[in-house]
Amino acid sequence: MSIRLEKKQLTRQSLMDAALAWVDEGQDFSAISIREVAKRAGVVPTAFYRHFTDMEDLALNLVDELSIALRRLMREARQKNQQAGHMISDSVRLYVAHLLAHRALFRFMSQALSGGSATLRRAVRIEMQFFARELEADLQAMKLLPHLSAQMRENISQLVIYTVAGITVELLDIPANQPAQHEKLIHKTIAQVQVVMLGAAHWKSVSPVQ
Amino acid sequence: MSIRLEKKQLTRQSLMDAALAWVDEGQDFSAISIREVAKRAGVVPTAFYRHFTDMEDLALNLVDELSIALRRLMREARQKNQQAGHMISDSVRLYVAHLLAHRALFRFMSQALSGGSATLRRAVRIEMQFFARELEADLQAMKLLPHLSAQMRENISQLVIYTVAGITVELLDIPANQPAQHEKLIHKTIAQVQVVMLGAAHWKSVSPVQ
DNA sequence: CCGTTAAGTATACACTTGTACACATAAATA
DNA sequence: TATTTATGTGTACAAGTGTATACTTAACGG
Repeated sequence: MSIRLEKKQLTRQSLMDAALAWVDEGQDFSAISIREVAKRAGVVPTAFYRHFTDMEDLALNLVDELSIALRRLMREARQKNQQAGHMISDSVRLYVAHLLAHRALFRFMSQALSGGSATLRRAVRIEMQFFARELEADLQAMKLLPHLSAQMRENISQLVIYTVAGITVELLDIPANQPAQHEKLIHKTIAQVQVVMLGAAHWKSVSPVQ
Repeated sequence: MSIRLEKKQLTRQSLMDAALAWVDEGQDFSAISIREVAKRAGVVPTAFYRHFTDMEDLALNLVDELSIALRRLMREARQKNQQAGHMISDSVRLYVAHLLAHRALFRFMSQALSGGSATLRRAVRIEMQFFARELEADLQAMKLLPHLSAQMRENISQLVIYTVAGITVELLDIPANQPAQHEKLIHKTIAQVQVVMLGAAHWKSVSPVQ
C-alpha cells in the first residue's frame, strides 16, 4: 500500500478507536461529538470529514469491524468443536472470551441494536441474523435437529442468539475483575441454551405445551 | 390535591411526555437536551430544574412509569389466563398489545437497557428481573414445571423474558401499519416460547444435550 | 524533478447547550 | 386580608457543537 493511503488508514483507525474507547468508558455512542472524537484521535475536527461524512457513517464502519470479529468467532468455534462432547458449554465460553476481548465492540453492538439511527439498527440486526443463519447451517451440517424444518431450525438459532444477547448486556455491566460473577452468568446461560436445545429436540410441529 | 401541586404534576408530566415523544420519533434518549425537552413541553428551559435535577433523573422517573405499565400488564394477564388452554400464545399476544399501546415507553426501555448511565441501566434491569420473578411465581402457583428447583424456574422465566425482549426490538422497528409482519413475528415468538417451555418440561437437572 | 493532488491544519461563524441569577405572579398560609 | 412561598419567566454567559473556507505540506505521477 502506498504511504499516503497507509497514513490515511492510520488516522481513520484512530478515529474509530476513539469512538470505541468512548463507548468502552460507559458513555453512549450517540452522545459523542465529531469534535470530541477528533480530539481524542489527536486530529483537528475538520480532518474527520476526510474519512467519514457523519458519526453515523463511522458507526456503520464499526459494524464492519464487528462483523469481522463475529466471523472470526465462528471460525474458531468450528475449529474447536468438531468432535464435540460439550458443544454448548464450549461455545458459550468461547463467546464470552471473545466478548471480554472486545468489550467496546460488543457494547457498541448492544447499544446500536436499540439506539442509534434506523439504518444503523438495521445493519446490526443484519449481522445478528447472519450469525443465526450460520448457526443453522452448522446445526444442519452436524445433523442436529434433523426432524425440524430449516425454518424452525433458524428460529431456534435465533432464540439461541437472543439468549446469548441477554448474557451480553449483563456481562458488560460486571466489572472485568469479578470472574466469580462471570462464572455464575456463564453457567446460567449454558443451562438456558441447553433448555432451548432440549426443547427443540422434543419439538413435534405442534407442541403439547401451550 | 392542592391546585399548586396539581399544576406542577401537569408540567412535570409534559416534560416526561416530551422526552418520550422524542424517543418515539426514533431519536436516542441520551441525545435529547434539557432545553429541547423544555421547549417541547412548552416551558422555559430553567423550569426543568423545578422538577428534575438532570435528564437522568427524568429517565429514572420514566422507569417508574414503565414499572406501572408492566405491573398492569401482569395483572391483566392473570385475569385473562386463569383456566388457560392457549396460555403462551395468549400471553405473547397480550404483551404485544401492550407494547404497541406504549411504543415509546418500551422503546425507552430497550434503549436504557444497554445505553444510558449505569444507574439507569440497573433500574431497567431490576424491572425486568421483577417481571421474571413474577413469572416464576405464576409458574409455581399454576403448578407448572414442579420438578424444577425454584432457581431453575426463575432461570427459565428469565429466558422467556429475553425471548420476548427479542421480539420487542424487532417489533418497534416495524411501521405500525404493517399488521401482517407483526403477525409473523408474533407466531415466531410464540413458537420460541413454546420450545423453551418444552425444554423446561423435559429438563432433568443434567441435560442429555450438551 | 516538478507540477498536481489530497490528508491534515487554522480560523471563523452561527447555533445549541447547561445553568446561574434576579424576577414575576399565583396559590398557600397565617 | 396580608405575607410568605413556590412555580414558572427572562436574561445572560461561557462552553461546546457542526461545518464552510482558505491554507500548508508531504506524497504521488508524469
